[in-house]
Amino acid sequence: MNIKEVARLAKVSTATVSRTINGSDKVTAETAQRVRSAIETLKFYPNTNARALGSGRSSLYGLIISDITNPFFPELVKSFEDVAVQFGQEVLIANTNYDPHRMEVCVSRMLQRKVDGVAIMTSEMDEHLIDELSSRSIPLVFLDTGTPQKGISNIAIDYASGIDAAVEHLSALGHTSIGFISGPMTLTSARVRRRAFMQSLKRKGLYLDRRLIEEGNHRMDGGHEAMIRLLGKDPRPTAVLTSNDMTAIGAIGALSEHGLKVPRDISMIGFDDIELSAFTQPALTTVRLSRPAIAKVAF
Amino acid sequence: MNIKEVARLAKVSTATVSRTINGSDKVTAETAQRVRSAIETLKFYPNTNARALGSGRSSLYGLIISDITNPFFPELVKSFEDVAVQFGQEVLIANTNYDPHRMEVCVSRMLQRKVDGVAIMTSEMDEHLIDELSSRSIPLVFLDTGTPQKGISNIAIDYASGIDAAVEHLSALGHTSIGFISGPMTLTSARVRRRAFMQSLKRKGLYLDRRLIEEGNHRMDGGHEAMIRLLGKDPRPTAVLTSNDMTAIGAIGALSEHGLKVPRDISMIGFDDIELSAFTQPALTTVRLSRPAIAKVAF
DNA sequence: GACCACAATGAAATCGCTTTCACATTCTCA
DNA sequence: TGAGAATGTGAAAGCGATTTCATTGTGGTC
Repeated sequence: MNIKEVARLAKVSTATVSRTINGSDKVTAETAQRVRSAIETLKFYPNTNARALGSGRSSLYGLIISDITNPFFPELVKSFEDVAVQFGQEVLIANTNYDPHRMEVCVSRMLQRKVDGVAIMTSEMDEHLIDELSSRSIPLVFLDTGTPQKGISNIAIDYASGIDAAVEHLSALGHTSIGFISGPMTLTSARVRRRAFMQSLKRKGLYLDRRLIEEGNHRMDGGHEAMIRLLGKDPRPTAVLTSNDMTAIGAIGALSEHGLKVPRDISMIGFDDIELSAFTQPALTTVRLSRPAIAKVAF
Repeated sequence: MNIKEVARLAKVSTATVSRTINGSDKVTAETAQRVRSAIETLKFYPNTNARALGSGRSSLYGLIISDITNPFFPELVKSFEDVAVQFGQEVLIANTNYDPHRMEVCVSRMLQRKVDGVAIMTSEMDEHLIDELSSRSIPLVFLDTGTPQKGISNIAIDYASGIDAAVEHLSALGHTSIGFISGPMTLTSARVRRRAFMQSLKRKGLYLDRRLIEEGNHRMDGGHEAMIRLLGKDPRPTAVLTSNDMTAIGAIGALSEHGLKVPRDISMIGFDDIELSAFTQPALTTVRLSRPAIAKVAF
């Protein structure tokens, strides 16, 4: 089953079939109709490989993420795919599993499939692999890493206003001693969030006690341990902001082990608004980082 | 950059380059080495589309799931991909979003990309779309739906032994009045789990009170409402088993609204072991349904 | 009525690889 | 030593689309 058979049945040339499929305006409505019904009859599906080969365009976009089981990503993937489908394009998803070698595999997959562009949503990134892509002039977009230049975009997230809102919220509840559990300091975005927190306190005229800032790792265990360290401080913070939701969930676990309750004993605000947040008891307060919006901008 | 340039640099024919890439044994080690270093020098990546077109094999396997944001799936996707990568194959992921129309789009994507096989991991399935695939003799594998026949496999899950273990566990704790919140009765797998529960009670010699079986929908809200109905029963169950974890999480939410605690007031056991289970306070007891194992078998 | 511009269509080249088949070597064994 | 088998390599024909360029037919203009 190929375009030739369709052409034969519709009594036209393969060129006309191709034009019809691609919605060219140089085909009579009548002819197009005949072709379309032939396609229908034969249940013909054009071969994407041949299409890409012939046209040079793959209509495929790469989406590189760290790990699909990291709750931050599924919604991002879904939104990205939704936008792509809307534009008649497709998405090639690649997990790096936080592994530099796998990252290499991912990039080579993108190259082999001749993607029309790549969105790199991981936090870690290898310079030379980027070159591999950009030297072939494949458009690239990063999430909060990498520096914009010709053919390379960077989505910069306004963490500050979200964190401001969180601090404002806590401050309105009467908290003056607010702790912060950051992400790993090796991560640009984690550093940005931390700084945003500090500046926010200043702007609100709240005292910034650096001892109440602990480093986590953006995972549950890091939040757990950091919270235990915070509990040892004197005075103890009455509210804690975390760099992401997983950290907050870990921290809440630590609190509950110490017989402390949220928000009775300590207030807690997360960041990201992953779907999980709804599953903690009570539901975690969190700053929404709209993944559909990120996906849309990236696409 | 294509195979011809590699051939020229290595001073061989394109056929030999192709053979080298595909690891044919009909190439001298020496020649192969020359070709490989030419590939290296030119940073050549073979065009997958041309490969698939020429050989007729895409090395691509389709994985159709309902919704990547449904916590059951990410781990399945990841495992499937891991196995595929191990075998040098690739995975094309498609979300149906529980939407029959999107399902159609998914199938047509699979067809257009000439996948070598499709794993359908959704619970709902359209007969005629299946035909579209199987009539082109594309190997299919289902997860607990569909009937095995030539070219079509079905992974049947042994829910019974897991549910047996759960009932055993509760019974050992002294529970005799055990409730069950099922999935939607329209779903084969939900019906199977429900029946397994009833048979398990019988085998254990426990009294089966049908009023303690409520129907949910495999989502949080269904679990929530079903639990509220169970709480209205007299006598109230002292333990509840649910058809999946999301249901259990919803049920726990309902309990906590009524000032009841798990496991102090009511014991609860979920099913699936999604990663979320670890996030409830306390961690949800659940029956593990190994997604890596499913992925492996499916592949 | 002749000429031209334009619209619709078809023939054939092309995309980059795989694979068949033919060919030239080299090896094996009587 | 020579015939035949085995081995490594190359030329060229696909694979199934797209796209360029040529061709045909149509209507409009003077």
